Formats: sequence, structure tokens, C-alpha cells
Amino acid sequence: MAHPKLRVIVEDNDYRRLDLPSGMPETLTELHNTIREAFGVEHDFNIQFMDPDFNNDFMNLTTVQDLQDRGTIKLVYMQNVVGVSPVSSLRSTPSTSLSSETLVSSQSSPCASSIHASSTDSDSTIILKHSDSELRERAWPRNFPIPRFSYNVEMQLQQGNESFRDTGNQLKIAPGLKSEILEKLAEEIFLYTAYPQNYQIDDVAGALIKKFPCLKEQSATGYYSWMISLKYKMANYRTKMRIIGCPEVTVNALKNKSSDECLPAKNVKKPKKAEVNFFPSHPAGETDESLEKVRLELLVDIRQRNTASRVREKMSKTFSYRRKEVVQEKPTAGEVKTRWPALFHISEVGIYCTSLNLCLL
DNA sequence: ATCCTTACGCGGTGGAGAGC
DNA sequence: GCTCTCCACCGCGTAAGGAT
Repeated sequence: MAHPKLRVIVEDNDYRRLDLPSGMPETLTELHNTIREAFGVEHDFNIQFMDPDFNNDFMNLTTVQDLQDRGTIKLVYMQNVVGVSPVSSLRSTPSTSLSSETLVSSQSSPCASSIHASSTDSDSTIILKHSDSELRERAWPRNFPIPRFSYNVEMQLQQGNESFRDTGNQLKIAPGLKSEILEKLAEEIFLYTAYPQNYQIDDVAGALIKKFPCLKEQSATGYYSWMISLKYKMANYRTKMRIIGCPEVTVNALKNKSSDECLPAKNVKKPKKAEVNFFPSHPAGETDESLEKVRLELLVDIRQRNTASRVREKMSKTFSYRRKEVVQEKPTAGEVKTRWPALFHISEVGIYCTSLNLCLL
């Protein structure tokens, strides 16, 4: 039987064929790895597919279910230089994992996605800089991709699956195995959100059992206790992240709350629906002070001519700083307009509305 | 002995829904 | 529209047990 294949736009004018003799990848991670190996791509990239629901325009791929045999996908590279072509990014030395505010916005905000719905070539795909790896790249996926566990865990689970298939016996979880599974899942969940909701925990536990039926337990769903454990795990994982200073969770630590709201559940700051990067860390090496300087520069730049790219670059750089202001200080729209006039320029509104936690359209 | 992880209790918040 | 109740969830502290 013929195996599936994909047409891959590796870069402009470089269309390649990707044969998949083992079938379609089961997870996005697997697809990423296959592409990396097949074409020697070293730089970080996002994948877009031609979405029939939107006139076959390219949309970010959030689940492998959207892949079709002989379909076309496109690689969109993460890079830290505005306007650099994907060609150079292919050849450049890979650095830290980078993300783009625009790409994030396109998944998390209806107004931003409108900008990209009609993008069909790389030149029109706006890529902005954020010189840190803290930004989230994806909204919550339709099908949660169970990450690859460490070799010994994968081996135990594969053997467990085989035994389950043959005998119907569930895997007897060895000491430490559960911890390793929960830890890896928590890491993966944290890539999307620090505060998963019930349906999200349900998604993850369901996906785990689907991939590893040997982990099924005696309950209506087969994964109830995994859901409970994941809830505990995420709570404990947040504590861990709080201790190492992850801003998204330290903002809710009692020691960072004012005396009148010094209660654990009072005014918990977490992402609203569809927000992806709620409270990212500052770019490496940047502080409130250094980013305040950039903000002051922006106030000058915005009044000058031919500074669009500089403004865009600085707005991207100060994304985390703006988010911090919005989350912690809850400024009025007027205050934001005074401090960040570039946000209200028509060319920037669609791109940056998510940084405000507002849809300005 | 010490550290780490899981699981749990506590006292509280806040959103949803029912009743008025 | 307001009040009340219910319930899920929050950070924090901690017990228990396993790993080192």
C-alpha cells in the first residue's frame, strides 16, 4: 500500500517531498523531528497547513489531525532578527528556542489571526523578535500530544502495552515510574498553561491512556486517578516554578500580594480564555529598568519618520514588560495609551492587542 | 539523615446558578 | 438585580513514604 506523503515548503522556492513510510506522525513533536531529520533543518520552526475551512490559506498547525496525505505544509522559522529570510535561518547557528509574538497572537486572538488568515508567503508572515525562550508558541491543542518519556520509561510502557495486548493485564507501575510520567506531563502542560482547567487535565489523562492502554485503571473513564494525580502534580509543579521565580506563578505567591489581598485564592492572576502568553519572563539579560529605558526610547521613535521596523522591534522586546504592567497594575486604557502610544497605531493594533489582554477592534 | 514527591487539609475566593 | 448556596480552585504547610 502506498505510504502517505507531504509537500513541504522548506523556504521560498524550495518545495520538497516528504515521504512517510511509517505513516503519518502521531504527534506534532514527531512531525517536527521527522522534518528535521529529512531536511536537516536545525533552526526552530512552526508548521502551517493549508486550511480548507479558510480558502486553503496557511494556518498554524496545532494537531496532526489536520494533516492530509499529499497535503502541503509550510515551515515558519523562529528567529531573532526582524525580516531575516528563512534561508538564512536555515543556515544560521541555532540559538535558544525563540518564539514570535505574532505567531502566538495568531493563535490566541481573533483580531490578530485576521492578519494572518490571508498570508500565503513568507514575506507577509510577520516575524518578531523575542530573545528569550519563555514565550509560549501554541494554544491548547485539540489532541494533546503525549511527550516522549525518557528511554527507560518508554521501554517499560511499550512492554506494558505489549503485555496488555496479549494478556489484558495492566502495567504494575514500578516505583518512580509514575513520578517520571507525571513530571514529563507537567512540563508539557506547562508549555501551554500553568493553570490547566478540568477539561485540559481530562484531555491529557485521556491521551495518556489512549497511547498507553496498559496504564488504564478501573474507573468509568479509565483514567480518573491519573486526573487527580495530574491536578496534584500541577499544583506541586507550580510551587516548584514559584520557588525558581517563574513570573506567571510568583505573581500569585502570598509574599507578592498586597496585605489586603494576602489570601491564597484572592485575585488569582491567570490567563483568560485563549490567552497564551499571560505573564512571560523578560528576555535574557533584561530588567524592568532596562526595558523602561526602551519604552522611553519608543516614545521618541514613535514621533519620528521611518522608524516602523525599529518601533516594531522594540515593541516586541518590551512585550513581557507590558504584560507585567497590565497584569500587576491593571492600568486604564488611557494610561496604556500614554505609556505605549505605539500600541494604538493602526499597523500595530492587530499584532499587539494580545499584549494588552484586550481586543481593541 | 536528608531530600524529594505525592497527597492531603486548611481557610479562603470567586464564578455559576437558583430563588426571590 | 440582589442574595444565597454550592463547588471548584487557590497557595501554603505538612505528613508519609521512597530515593539517595
